[in-house]
Amino acid sequence: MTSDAAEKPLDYSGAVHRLAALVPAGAVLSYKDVAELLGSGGARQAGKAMASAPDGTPWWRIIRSNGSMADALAETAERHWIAEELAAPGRHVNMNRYRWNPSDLAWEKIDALRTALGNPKMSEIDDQL
DNA sequence: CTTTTGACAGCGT
DNA sequence: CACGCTGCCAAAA
Repeated sequence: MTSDAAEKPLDYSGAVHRLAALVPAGAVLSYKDVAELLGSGGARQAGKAMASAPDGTPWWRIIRSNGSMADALAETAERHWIAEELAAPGRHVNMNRYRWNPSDLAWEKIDALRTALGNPKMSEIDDQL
């Protein structure tokens, strides 16, 4: 049991998966937000990474910037959104209202992910979100 | 090395 | 609101 979740080389995908796992129920992030938080890559990279997200990953909390989800997953995602009170049936998620605002502890983890990716730490994020 | 490909974003029509 | 086009950036072929 060495340490814990076996030190992965942490690829971009790995970082995306971990970040997604940090998002609590009742909150969401857009693919672009994920990329911004990690300090590199783009929305498409985040999406590609999510396509290979491991079981247990709350993928429905990572959505499009317009509050929708890819067609193939829209139905399942909506079910979760309703369960978490993120949206009403037939409605998209209101990003402005439910965008995740990381806790101080979460910021530390995010910072660690940025560092692991070889990106500059977020010294003073201020408010890019 | 070049080209293709995406669970995307944003703007114009 | 529906399309279409461009930008984006890493991984895979």
